[in-house]
Amino acid sequence: MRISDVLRELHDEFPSVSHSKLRFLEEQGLIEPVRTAAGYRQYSRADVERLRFVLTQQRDHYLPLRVIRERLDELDSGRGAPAVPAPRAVGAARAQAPQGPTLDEVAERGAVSRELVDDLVTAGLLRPTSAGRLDPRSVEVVTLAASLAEHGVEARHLRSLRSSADRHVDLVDQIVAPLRSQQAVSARAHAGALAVDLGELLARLHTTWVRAGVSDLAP
Amino acid sequence: MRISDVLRELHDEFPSVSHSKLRFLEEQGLIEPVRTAAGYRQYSRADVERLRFVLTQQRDHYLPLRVIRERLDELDSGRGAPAVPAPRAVGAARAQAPQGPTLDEVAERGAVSRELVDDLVTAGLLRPTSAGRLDPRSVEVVTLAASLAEHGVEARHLRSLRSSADRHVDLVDQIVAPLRSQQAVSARAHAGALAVDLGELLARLHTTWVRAGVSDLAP
DNA sequence: TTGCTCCTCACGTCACGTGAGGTGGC
DNA sequence: TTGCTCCTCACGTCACGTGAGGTGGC
Repeated sequence: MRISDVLRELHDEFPSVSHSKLRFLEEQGLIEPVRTAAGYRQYSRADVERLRFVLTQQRDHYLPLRVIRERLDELDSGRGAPAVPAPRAVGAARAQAPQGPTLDEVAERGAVSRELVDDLVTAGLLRPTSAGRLDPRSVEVVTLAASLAEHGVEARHLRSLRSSADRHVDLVDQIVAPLRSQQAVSARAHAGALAVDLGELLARLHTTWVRAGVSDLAP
Repeated sequence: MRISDVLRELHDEFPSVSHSKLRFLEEQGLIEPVRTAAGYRQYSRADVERLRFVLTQQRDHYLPLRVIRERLDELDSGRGAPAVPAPRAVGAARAQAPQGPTLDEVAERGAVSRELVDDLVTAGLLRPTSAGRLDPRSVEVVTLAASLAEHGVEARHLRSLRSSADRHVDLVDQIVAPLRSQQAVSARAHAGALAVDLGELLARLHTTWVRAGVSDLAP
């Protein structure tokens, strides 16, 4: 894959990734794609998985690159579990891109057990398609669920969280519905952007209330 | 007030504020405290309100400092509404610090109408103490609610958001309760830190689900 | 041949943090 | 007198972004 292919594939899950960011990660020694005779970067499947690992650690755990590099080094030297998967058949990988990850892939990328993923599916917290594919954000869901599980929060505890999130999405849906049903393409595009903005505002309001509530728990 | 007093007062609402950050904001021309003969910075009430404005804009609207400075300049030159309040009696201000802001102060700092604040109180979304004081985070709540109101989301729509946040705080409460009831001071301190961490994880999980949901609304 | 993609290298930027070395206030 | 707080100034850091100027691929 060339650099633009990588950017396209990662864009859904990591919208902020850029050409200069990939170059920077390379300069910092986090990835090392091979080069063509002319100097073009050629990313393998394994490189893309490695990038996904780096970007996930940044986003979900706010780790600085220095720490992420150390973890990668440990994994490379075989002292840890192989959380960064080996390259797989290119054919299967190509078919997967537009469909979202499988349950196994989510477990792998989130470095969690397959059992946890199954538990989350059983509890209705992850919802695979009939083809067994999940939303790309499921990786974030499983890493957060794993952290919560360490403190004794189980999947069943999280059901009310999921259903309240569903209700808030419904609220957004009702508000943008009139726009979405219009015929003009611009109106429908605006409906999409508005939905994202409203969702963000609702999520932040919820976050603010939770923060205020928990800080009152232990003054 | 000296610099350490300012840091102490702002710490609850903005935990990440530091000495070097205040110096940096001064260097960038966002505030200009007067100096004592010996060169010590002396912050007035107006300076602290101005800082609160800057930090709120950063946190709630992700604005870069350059843009915040331009807004402040506009306000200073009187071309906009005086969103940065004039200095008030020091006596009243000193009494307010440990108690949280009043309804009027929240309206002022959030640059929203007093009517909106009253609506939020009526709907049970803001809960003043018997002394009429609110949580410092209420400023963030009202600015978010104002943005939502612009898109037709009213206070009554937000009730389920508030009650679901309450339930998630209850969940955290149940989990840390055993720790909090212990006698050792270290266990109680740990309970507080754990509550904050768990709240953060729950809030991020909720945010992830809302984001995934709204992005499905308009593909 | 012609866009388009990709390359390097140098420099810029944004928001601070760190530490040395020194002075002020109670 | 003695900690403690505060000061400046220079430099470092983290994670990129922005061009200029040039080459490769279909």
